[in-house]
Formats: sequence, C-alpha cells, structure tokens
Amino acid sequence: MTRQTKPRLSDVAKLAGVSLGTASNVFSYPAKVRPEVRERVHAAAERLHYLGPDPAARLMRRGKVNAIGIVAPAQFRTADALRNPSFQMFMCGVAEVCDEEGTNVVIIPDPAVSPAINSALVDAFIFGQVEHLSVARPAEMRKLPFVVVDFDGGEGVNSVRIDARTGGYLAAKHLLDLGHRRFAVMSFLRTFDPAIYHPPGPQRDGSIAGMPIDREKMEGYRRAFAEHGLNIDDIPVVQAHPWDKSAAALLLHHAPDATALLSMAAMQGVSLIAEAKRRGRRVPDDLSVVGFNDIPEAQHSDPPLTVIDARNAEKGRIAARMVFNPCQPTAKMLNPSLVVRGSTAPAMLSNRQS
Amino acid sequence: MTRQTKPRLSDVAKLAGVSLGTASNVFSYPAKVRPEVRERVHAAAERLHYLGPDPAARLMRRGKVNAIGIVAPAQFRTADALRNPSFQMFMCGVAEVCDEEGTNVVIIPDPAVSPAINSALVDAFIFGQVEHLSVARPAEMRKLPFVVVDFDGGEGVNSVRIDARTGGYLAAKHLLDLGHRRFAVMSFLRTFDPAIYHPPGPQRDGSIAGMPIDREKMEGYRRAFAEHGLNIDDIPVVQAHPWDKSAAALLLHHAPDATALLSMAAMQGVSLIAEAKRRGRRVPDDLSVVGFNDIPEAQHSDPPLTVIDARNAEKGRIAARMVFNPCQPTAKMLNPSLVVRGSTAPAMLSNRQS
DNA sequence: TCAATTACTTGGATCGTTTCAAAAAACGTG
DNA sequence: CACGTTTTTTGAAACGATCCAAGTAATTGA
Repeated sequence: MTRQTKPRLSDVAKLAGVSLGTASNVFSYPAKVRPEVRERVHAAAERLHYLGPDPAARLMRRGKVNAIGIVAPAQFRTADALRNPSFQMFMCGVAEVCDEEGTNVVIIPDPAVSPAINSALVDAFIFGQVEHLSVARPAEMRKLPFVVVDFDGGEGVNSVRIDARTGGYLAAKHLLDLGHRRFAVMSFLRTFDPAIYHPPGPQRDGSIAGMPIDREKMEGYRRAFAEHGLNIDDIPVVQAHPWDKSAAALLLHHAPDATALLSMAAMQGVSLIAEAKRRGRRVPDDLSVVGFNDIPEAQHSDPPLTVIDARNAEKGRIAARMVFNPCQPTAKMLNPSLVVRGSTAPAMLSNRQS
Repeated sequence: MTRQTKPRLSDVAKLAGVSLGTASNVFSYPAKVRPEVRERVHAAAERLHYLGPDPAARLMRRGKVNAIGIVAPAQFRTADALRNPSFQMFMCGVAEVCDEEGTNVVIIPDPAVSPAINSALVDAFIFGQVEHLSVARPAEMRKLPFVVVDFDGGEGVNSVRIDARTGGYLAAKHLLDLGHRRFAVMSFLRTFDPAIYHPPGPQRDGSIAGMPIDREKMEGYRRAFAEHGLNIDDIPVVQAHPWDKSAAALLLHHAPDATALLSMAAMQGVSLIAEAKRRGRRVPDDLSVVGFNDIPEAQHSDPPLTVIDARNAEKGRIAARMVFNPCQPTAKMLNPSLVVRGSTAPAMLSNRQS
C-alpha cells in the first residue's frame, strides 16, 4: 500500500476496526470511549502516522479554529504591525493569554489596505488601534466576538483603551512642574509622507494629530498648559510618522529655543534625544524630552527616556481575555502612569525667567 | 424573515435565481459568469449581507487557507517569539512577502511546548530557529511546504541560514585587528535558568553554546583566535538567556581584565555596555563590545553597538518566498557582515603589551 | 435467569463550499 | 432554419470531520 495520500480518520477507524464515529470520539471526547478501544485506535493512528483530525474539517463542523486574529492598526499591513514597538508590546500581551489558552495568533492587515481579513480563519478578532468602528464589520457579519482597542465602540461593543487624555496631561504637567515654559510637540502622522511643520496659530484643528487617541493626548497637553496659563496653540508642532528619522531635526530646527519636548510616540522621543545630542544640546541639562509608550528602546537610550506608560501589554492581555470569556460587552479604560527617567530635569534658571 | 443565521452561498444563489455552482463561480472565477448574471448575484449578496464564501468551507474543498505559519524558535511560545528583537526582524521579513501576496501570518508556539501547531490552519510552515528536524514533522505529515531556519535540513529540505561561522570569525577578527588580546564571551542559554560561568579550560564542550548556530559562532571565534595564536578554551564564557539582566554583571565580574567582549546576542551586547558604564568603565575606550544581530536597540544604545548583521529580515523574506514558490528544495546560505559602530576601538597600548 | 439500567458504538445526516462532466443556451453560418 | 461551435449554467459528488438518535453490549438487581 503506497502512502500517497494523507491518512484520514476513516482509514484509522478501518484499521482499528471501529466506526468512524468512535474514532472521532477518541480524538475529541476520549472519555466516551472504552480505554481498550481507545488504545487500539491510537495504535492504528500511530501506524498510519495520523496526526489528529484535520483542522479544516473539524473547523467546518465545529466552527472553532483555535486561533484569534489581531488586526493591525489603521493603514498598517502585517509587517508594519510587527515593526511597531508599542504594538509589539500589545501583541505580546495578547499572545501571553493565547499561550495559556493554547490558541494560535493570526496577524491580519488593516482591512482598508488588504482584504485578507475576509479569509482569516479565527474564532475572534482584536482590532488594534481603531479609527472607525467600520473596521469591525467583518467580525460582526461573521458573528465572531471582537474587541476594539483605543477606541470607544459605544453600547454593546467590547473595548479597551488607555486614558490618553490623562496621559498627555501627566506628561505636560511633569515638564511644567519642572519649570519648563518653552515647548514643542511631536505629533503622529499615520502615513509615510514627509513630516509637516505646524507653526503656532489659533486655527489649528484636530488634523495636527493623526488618530483619535492622539487628539486625546493633545487635549491632555492643553489642559495642563491651561493650568499654567499657557495655550497649546502657541506651541510649534511637527507631525511625523513614528519612524521618520528626519522629523527630529525638523522639530529642533523650528523650535530652537524650546527647553522641553513632548512626543506622542516613544520612538520619536528617542530620536529627539539623539538629534539633540548631535546638535550639541545636552539632555536633560539643556533640553528635557518626554515620550509616550514605554517601549524597550526608551529604557536603553542615553539618557533613558522619561515616558508615559500606556500599559500596552496589559491592554493586550485584557483584550484577549475579553474575547476568550465572552460576557456582557464592556468598555475598559486603563490608567497611564508617568515613568520618570533621565531625559527630564528642572529647567535652568535662565530659561525659567524667559 | 428573521436573520438568525448567517447567509450561505446557497441563499444568495436562490435569491439571485441561479444555481449554487454559478454563484460559487461569481466569487471564485468571476470571468466564467456573464456580467449580467454576475451583477444579479452580487446584488443578492448585498441584500443578504453575504460577505463572500465562508473561509472554512472554502478551505475544506480547496485546501488553501491563505495563511502561512511561523513556528517560534525552540522552547519559545508565541509571546516569546514576539518579544525577541532578532526574531521580530525575521518575522517582519516574512510578513513583507505575505503582505505582497495578500496572505495572513499565523504565529505558532514551538510544538515541544504546545500542541497548537496541530490545529494551525496554514498553507505552509516556516520553522524559526530549529534545533532538530523533528519539529518539522507536522508539516511533513500534512504534506505542507515548509522551510527550516538556521539549520541544515539535509537533502530535499528547504532551508535558509546565516553563515554564523563567518559571522563569529568577523566579529573576533575585528577585535583582534584592533589589537585586543584579552577577551570574554557571552554565549546563549535557551532556558530562563540563571546564567552559568564557564571558566577557561580545555575540556569545555559544545554545551557552552545553546543552539547549533551558536556552536558555529563559537567555531568562528576559534578560527580567528587561532590565527592570532590564541585559544578559545582559554577565554572565560558566560552562558545566559538573552534577557537575563544579571548576566552582564556576572561576565564583567569574572573577566575584570578583558578589554574586548564578544556577545552572541545583540541584547546582551547592549546590556554589557550599560553594565560596563555602571562599573565606571568607558566604552569603547577601556572596553570594546561586539554583538550579534543588528537589532534596533543596537543602533540606539550609547555608544551604538558594533554588531554582526545576521540579515534577519532578508532571511525572513527568502524563507517566505521559498514556501510561496515551491520548487526544487534548496539550502540557502546568507553572508553576514560586520557593522562597525561606536562600541569598538583600538586596544590601549598598555593593554596591547600584556 | 430476566428485565432494567447503564455504557459504548454505529451509521447516516450535515457543515458550506468547489469542482467537473454534462446539459442548455447562445451564436455564427450557409 | 438546421447545424456545428462556443459560451454559460446546472446538478450532484466530493472535501473530512462532528453530531446525534438509535442500536447493541455489558452490568446490575431481584
């Protein structure tokens, strides 16, 4: 007998001398089968090198895949998701729970960029940083549980998000409390287009921040500034993709006298430190920098970057648990915290007085 | 009519007044269907909120999932894979190709740790850093194409690997050429056990390096040393998990007079720089460090770490292309290169003479 | 020993598509 | 309009398991 084709459960059943149904039970509900028979079936499976029920066929009947899908943030393809440090932390959190549950993780590009989501075989979806609820349509249509991240889905939708408003507030307040009064902001640009410089001015709208969550950070900054009689509209902003290496130079060029920088992304915070040092400015002596998201790079830069910890891993864990134990849909909000490291210091007296 | 259950293709076909087969063709081979009919079917699908063929059923018939699986390195669960910087780069490379092909990526724990691989719905497997060919059994049994990484699978098995021997050689030669003569090595421990100090001695065997690829690095070091009349067995080695933060201190404690450090992992290289600075040693003035794998952290440390670039992303791209265009199985070997950054400098004269 | 109870097994229906041979329709031509 | 081609459409048979009602065997109690 040539083993041309892969063994099916029916082959195993035949060899073991039992019915297909019984063989199926051996693999799916072993308790239902007499140990002796079970043994025989396993032996037959062994001999045929049968690896267990075909996942596709099982899925078909059972409707369960043993996998959950993480959908990349807006405009991201799979590779972008894997490259992004804060999303990596989020995925790690999700994966920790999946490892416990014994399920696989599928990474899926943003549906706006690729239709791959429609052919994704998963039991549930986690939509990473969401802009519109519409991305969740495929999940709703397929009646699969899902969670949206960093977005308020409203009634009846699971969501987890960080209180970015408070995060922004804490970042700005930290610098203000250190006596800083001359600021510049690095905000988030979703696309890979060149960085944009937004000069101070009262007419700036929400578009100077890339995602809903970034607008919230900005509001947090605004509130902290207001408490010190400053207006965010008077502060220069550069909007750039998190990996745009030219952005740091652009910001430092347009805000040469700022003593404190607020970055909405941790990577840009790290770049700002590097670029500042390159320009001969000492961090934190001449210039303080605060980033957002406590990524590993923030800890290894020199000096280590002070950041707002957006608790990405925890966010991932919570999101995963939500889809694993489907219950009343809830909107969970996490509290960020300030992690003070070496990139911030009191403003020098000379700067304070200005 | 209550829409309790999700619409099936047969519902769409009925509503559109065509046969099931034709409706199927509309979604799978539109060219086979008259535009007018196609239109009608699409309209019916629209009305029923039908999202396209059920992936599970399609998979069942077609045998294609539109996803490929990346299996985590030995002993790694999914979360470990996502946390490891050099494996991240590898996965990014894979993902880039998958994004082009429009397929999803599934991350699967090492079969030795979790059986999730048996229920993984993928069209092909990429086995990340492999120790034994046996991990590929599930792929062989299911007759799915696969590639093993950093391992020679022998005849008839696809593989991609870095020439780690040359990598090790380049790293050691770089330091030797700079005049260094007193070394210490940080090698790789697969488990989370405490770091192990291996004193110099002729009896040390392969176990002082964790994976096949690490033994190759060690051989590269040995060759370079031999060219300068040195013996690797006379050099202290600490073997540690890449994220074991205590390992750097252990190494510097046991090799206080080394002027050059060779690390088999980039993260440990970064840690060594940090720990050395903490102990008041200047890098690269007093101490040179070379790491392996050009991860982002290597670029952002201070000073930036000199590394061997193991071309992880390229490795991922090649692995992915191999499983997408199944052809004659090949064993592809990549050449590493030395990336000189700020963590290495000529040995001081006083050290040279010793 | 027989009926009642319990513990396993069985066979066939089913999941929602794709596939493919065969039938039907449409088309072109003399 | 009858004929041969070509283009479309049809209907039934897979794909490889799970599920369940119904049947058979083993066990118990009297």
